[in-house]
Amino acid sequence: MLENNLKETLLNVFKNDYHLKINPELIGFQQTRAEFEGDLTLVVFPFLKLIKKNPAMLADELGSALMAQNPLIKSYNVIKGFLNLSIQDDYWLKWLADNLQRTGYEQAVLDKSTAIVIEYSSPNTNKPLHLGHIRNNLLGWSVAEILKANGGKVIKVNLVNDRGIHICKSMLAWQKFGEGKTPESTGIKGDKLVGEMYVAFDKAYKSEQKVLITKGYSPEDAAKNAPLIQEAQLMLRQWENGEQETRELWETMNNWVYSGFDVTYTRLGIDFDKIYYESETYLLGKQIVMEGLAKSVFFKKNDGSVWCDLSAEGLDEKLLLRADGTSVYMTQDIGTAQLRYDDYKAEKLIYVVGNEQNYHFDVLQKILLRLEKAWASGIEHLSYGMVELPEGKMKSREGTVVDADDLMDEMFQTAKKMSEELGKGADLPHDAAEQLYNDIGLAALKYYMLRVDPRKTMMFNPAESIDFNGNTGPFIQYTHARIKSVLRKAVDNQISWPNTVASIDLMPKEKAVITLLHTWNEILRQAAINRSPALIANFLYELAKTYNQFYQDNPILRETDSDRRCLRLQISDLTARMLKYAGGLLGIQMPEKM
RNA sequence: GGUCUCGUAGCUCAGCUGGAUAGAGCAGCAGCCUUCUAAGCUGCGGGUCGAAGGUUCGAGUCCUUCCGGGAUCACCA
Repeated sequence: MLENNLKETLLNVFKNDYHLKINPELIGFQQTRAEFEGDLTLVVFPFLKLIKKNPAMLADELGSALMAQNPLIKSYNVIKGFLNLSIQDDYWLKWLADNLQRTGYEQAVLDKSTAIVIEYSSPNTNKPLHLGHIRNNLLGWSVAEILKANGGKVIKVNLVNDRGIHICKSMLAWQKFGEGKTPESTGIKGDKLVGEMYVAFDKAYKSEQKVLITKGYSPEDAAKNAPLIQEAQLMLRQWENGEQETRELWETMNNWVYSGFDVTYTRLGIDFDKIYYESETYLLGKQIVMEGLAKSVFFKKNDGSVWCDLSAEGLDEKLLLRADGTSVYMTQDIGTAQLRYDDYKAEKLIYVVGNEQNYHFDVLQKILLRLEKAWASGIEHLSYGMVELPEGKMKSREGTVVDADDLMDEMFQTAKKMSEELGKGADLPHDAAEQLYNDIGLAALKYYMLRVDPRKTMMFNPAESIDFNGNTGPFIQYTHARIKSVLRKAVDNQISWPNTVASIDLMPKEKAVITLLHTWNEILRQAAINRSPALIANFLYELAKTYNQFYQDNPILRETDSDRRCLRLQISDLTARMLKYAGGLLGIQMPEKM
């Protein structure tokens, strides 16, 4: 690697010329800013404490020593304490040709001997997927792909929350108000139908509470004593006791939901290696809690409920089993964590879950460590920010949720409309055109969601629909399609671009594209370390923009010098490949034409 | 109230473990298609990086305090 090569030379210079052993960590090269001449910049200020000289003088000495000892350096200049190094054009030309021979742009920086399990999506079966899930799904899937691209052994898992009081609410509502409706009989997507039942429950439950309050109940008592909630609680106990009728209804309704979810996942381009169901893991959770109780890690209160006291660690007491013996969220997560570890012996268990659950995961890890599960130190909560609407957080009760399917439909329609306005895609057969609109709409959505730092709360304004111009997914796709068009024309005209290294001087915009492509490995590495697809998204945008600037100013096929024409085709080819590869890590398809 | 987190242009966001004159896109204005895809390119206007201190040769970035927004501290998941 270029920077390591220069670093080594620099270390030798320090050793031989200054008799200093410098900590390699102290040496950091950065990209030279566009307004200065050079490719890489060394900031010399950190060395001034060790070598008492003025910055400009030291920079100059280092520059001339480096140039004498490393043939990669073409020239250097010094501005204040900044040493700007220019690299030989040959280096860039050779790098370009070498990389055109690769088939993929992954790298092996992670240890393949142990697995990384990453959980994302984690839906409840009582509500359809919404905008928040979209961020979660895209983020989890993309981080998994990024880790794989760095050589990691990654297992993508989903944890379906398929049991609990909330599920019973939908079931009960279906029995009472469902009129025997099924997805088949109504044509309603399964997850949507069950979601409607959940809403129906909530509505009826609220009106029951109102009636009780007029009878003199306090709001709290009304909430507890409404017949519907008591029936739902009864149903949960029946479910936990394995009562057949309840179990059958539960299974039927959950299957409706799963087939609905599958449609959404497939359309989003999301997949999993393994799906866990809480109904299959909560018993293990209970068992572990009972073991912990036996070992006095936990304690029992007078009413029979089981708790963990974390006050010594600055947290509160945490409930693990209710007085009636039913399990809570934490119980289930203890079970699934154990099962997951047993299945894969993973060194890392990454949970892609919203930052509103920071406390929960803090507690989960502490409890598992108390239980002396050493692997729990590998638990990592990839805590992403919420998606907010202009009026604030999405609230399903207030009907301010943005439904995932609806949003994808909208993106498709917008892509179709824009393409038609621009007179594009008209020559394609119907199916291919539909596919293209879908790819473009999804690219706009995915890029929009993933370009933001995962940890930050982001804003989504449905009224100002997602852009297709500027810093967007379609812009990147367009750049790819544009390059492919040029390459096709080259082939049509029997112009080839072999992986040869000509000896020519690079022009500024040619070099700008190559040096940007050259940063890919570091970008990919940082994206993995920071678990941040946003870094890939930024790279894609920079690359597309820089290429378009190059394209605007430099003829490719009309270039008469054959060596230079070949070089420009090489640059175009590698840019297209890199756009496709890096875009793939975000789940963005790169059309050949658009 | 405790803990955590965010605050950068009218809006949405970049700004890598502190480095040169803080960057994009959108929106606004003005240009560029008889030449490789104009979903593109070029230019203009728009900022006391929430505020005040501090550390440093150097702070949007680190520390402290304050102001403002959000999350959480549930026998909901």
